[in-house]
Amino acid sequence: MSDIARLAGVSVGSVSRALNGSPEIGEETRQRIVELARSLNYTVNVGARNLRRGHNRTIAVIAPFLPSDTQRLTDPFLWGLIGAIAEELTANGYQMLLYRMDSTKMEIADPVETGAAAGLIVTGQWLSHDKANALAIARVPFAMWGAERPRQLYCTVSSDNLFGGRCATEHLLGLGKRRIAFVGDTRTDEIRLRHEGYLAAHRAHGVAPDPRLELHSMFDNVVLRRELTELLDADIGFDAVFAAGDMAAIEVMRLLQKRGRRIPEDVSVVGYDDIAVADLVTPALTTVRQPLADAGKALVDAVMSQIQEKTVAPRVLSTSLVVRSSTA
Amino acid sequence: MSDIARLAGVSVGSVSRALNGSPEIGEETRQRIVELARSLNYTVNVGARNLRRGHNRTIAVIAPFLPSDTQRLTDPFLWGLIGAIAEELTANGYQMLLYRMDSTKMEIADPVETGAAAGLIVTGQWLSHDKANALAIARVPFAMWGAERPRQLYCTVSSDNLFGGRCATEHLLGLGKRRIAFVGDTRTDEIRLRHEGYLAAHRAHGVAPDPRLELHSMFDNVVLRRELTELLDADIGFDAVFAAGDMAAIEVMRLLQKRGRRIPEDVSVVGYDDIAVADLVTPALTTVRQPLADAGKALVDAVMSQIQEKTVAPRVLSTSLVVRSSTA
DNA sequence: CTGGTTTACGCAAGCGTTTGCGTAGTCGAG
DNA sequence: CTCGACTACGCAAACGCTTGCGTAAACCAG
Repeated sequence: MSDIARLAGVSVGSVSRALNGSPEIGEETRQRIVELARSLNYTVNVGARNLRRGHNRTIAVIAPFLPSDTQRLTDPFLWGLIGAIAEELTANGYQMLLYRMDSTKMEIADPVETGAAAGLIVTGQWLSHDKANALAIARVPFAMWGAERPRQLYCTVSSDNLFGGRCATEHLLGLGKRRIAFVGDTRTDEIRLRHEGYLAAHRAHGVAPDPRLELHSMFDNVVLRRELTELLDADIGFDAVFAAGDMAAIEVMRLLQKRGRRIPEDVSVVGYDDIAVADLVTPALTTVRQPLADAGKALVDAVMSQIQEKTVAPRVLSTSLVVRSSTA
Repeated sequence: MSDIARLAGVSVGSVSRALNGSPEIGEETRQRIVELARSLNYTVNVGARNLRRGHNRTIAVIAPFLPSDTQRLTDPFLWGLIGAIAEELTANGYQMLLYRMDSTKMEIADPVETGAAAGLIVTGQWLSHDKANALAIARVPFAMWGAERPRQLYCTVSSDNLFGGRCATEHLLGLGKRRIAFVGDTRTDEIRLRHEGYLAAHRAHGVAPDPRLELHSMFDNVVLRRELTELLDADIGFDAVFAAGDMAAIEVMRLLQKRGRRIPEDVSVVGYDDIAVADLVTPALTTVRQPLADAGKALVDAVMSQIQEKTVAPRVLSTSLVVRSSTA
C-alpha cells in the first residue's frame, strides 16, 4: 500500500480512501490509484483491515463428527446443511471457517472470542445447553441447528420435528398400518420431538403404539442392526417402520430385505431428512423433507441479525412428506 | 492483554511471552499471568498475532459447484475429500477456510494474497492450467486434486486414474463381457485417464471397443438419461457399463432397471469413487475406491511442505477395485 | 569489592490498515 | 479584497499483538 502511495505521489491514507470508495477523494486521483493498484495486482490485507476495523466478515461453522465414524464426516444431511450455509454466507459476502468438533467432547475454543470469526453456527445440538446459553450471555452472534429448549437464551433453527414425525406416522396409519416401529435415539431433542409426533399420530387415530417396537439406536449401524435383528427374532410383528433419519431408514431396509421381508408389501418404511440418496435406493424411500436451503438462510440470517445487534427469535421451518415407493 | 499486564504488574510484552511459553520469563510470574488470563478467560486475538507474525495457520480450500446443481454442493465424493482434508488440517493445527467457486467461472480472489490464508487447496481440476501455474510462480503454497498435466509448475494429487480405469474394465472383461459402455466426460483430465485405462484394458484383452458405446455426459443427470435412452433405443447391444463416477453409475443402474434390464444378469455396472452410497444401492455397486484419507493427507502435506519452502512433487495414490453385486 | 555473565523483565517499534482531525488550496458571496 | 465554506488531501494514532534490544538486579569468580 505504501508502494502505491509513493508511486501515485499521495499518502497511504489517500490510497486507503480511494480503494474503499470514500467520497473525500478526487475522482482523478482515485482513477490513478486504483489503476496503479490493479497493475501491481495489489489486494488489501484482510487481517490488518479486520484488526483496524475491529470486526471481520467470516463466520465459523462447527461440524460435529462421531469418533466412531473413523473420524470422518459422513452424514449426508449435515453436508447438505453446510452446503446451504456456505451458499448463503457467500451471498452475504461472508467467508466460512469450518471447524470439526468431536461430538463426544463438545468443547470448542470460541472462534469469536479469538477474533477469528464474527459469528458462530453450530450444525446440531451437540453443544450443551449451558454452554450455548453462556455464549448467548457473552453476546456472541450465534445460531444452532436443533430443537428449541425451555429457557434458552440463544437462537435455534430447526424443522418442525413434531409435525414431521406426526406426518410420517399418519401417512403410515392412513395406509392401514397399525404396528409401526420407531427407530431413533430419543435422548436428542430433535428425535424426541419426532417421536412425540409419532405418539400424537397414534393418539389421533386411536391406536396404541407398542413400546416394544421402539429402537433407540440410529447413528451406529452396528447397534441398529443388532436391535432390529433382536426385534425380528423375537417375532413381535410389525408392518411399518418410521426411522427418524434416512441413513437409519436405509439401513433398516437393507436388513429387512436381507431377512426376506418385501418393501413395501410386507413392511412400509419412512425416513426423515430427504437426503439425496433417498431417491436412489431401491425401493425409493418415502421420507419427510427438511428444507435445506431455508435452513441455511435462516441460520445465517440469525447470526447476521445478531451481528447488527438485533435480537432474533428461534425459528421452526415447515417440513413436507415426500412419498416414494417404500410405502404402500 | 494490557488489562492482564496491569493486574499482574508486568508489561504486555511479558504477558505475551508468558502466554507463548518463552523461556525468558520467570516461572512464578508465568504462573500468575496464565492464571489471570484464565480467570478473565482471555484468548489472544489471532488476527493481530497473524498480522505481527506475518503468517497465519489457516488454509483455504476451494470447492467447486455446478450452477446447474441449483447452486448446491452435492457430489458426495467431494464432501468426503473435504472431510478428509478438514481432518488432516486440524491434526496439523490449521483451520480451514471454505470457499465455493462457480466451476464455470473458475476464478477466485486469491485468499493467500489477501493474507486470509497461508495456503490453498483446490478440490478438483477446475482452475485453468495457466492460472494454476501463475499461482505456483507467485510461490503460493498450493495443491490441487486432479490429474498431472504436462509442464505443470504446481503440485497435483490424484488417484491412479489410468490404473483404476484399467482395473474396472479388466474386471468386466474377465467376467466375459465384451461390449462395455463407457460413461464419462473425457474433457476433464481425470476422466480422460480413466477412459485411457478402459482402452488399454481392451487392447490387453484383444477386444476392440465400440466407440458408439461411449457416453460423454456424467455430471448432468438429465443429459445422461437422454444419452443412455438413445443408446438403448438404437438397439446397440452392450453387456456392461463402466461409469467414471459412482453417481453416474447409480443413475445408469436406475434407468436400466426401469427399462427392464437386470443387473448384473443382463448388464454389469461398475462405478468409480466408492462413495458411501455405493454400498447402499441395490444391487450394491462394484466400484474403484479412491483412498480418501490418503488423499486428504497428501494434499495438506503438499501445502505444508510448500509453506516451509520445500518443493513437492505431484503424487498419485493407488486405487483398488471393490467388487460388489452389480457385476457378475 | 570489582567486573563480567546471566536472568528476568521493560521499552518501543512495527505488522498493514483505517479514520478523525487538521489544513493548504479553491471558490463564491458580499 | 476579505471571509467563510468546501474540497481534497496529509498526518498520525490506533487496532492487539510479537520480539529485538536494552538494562536493572542477582550471581559468581577472582
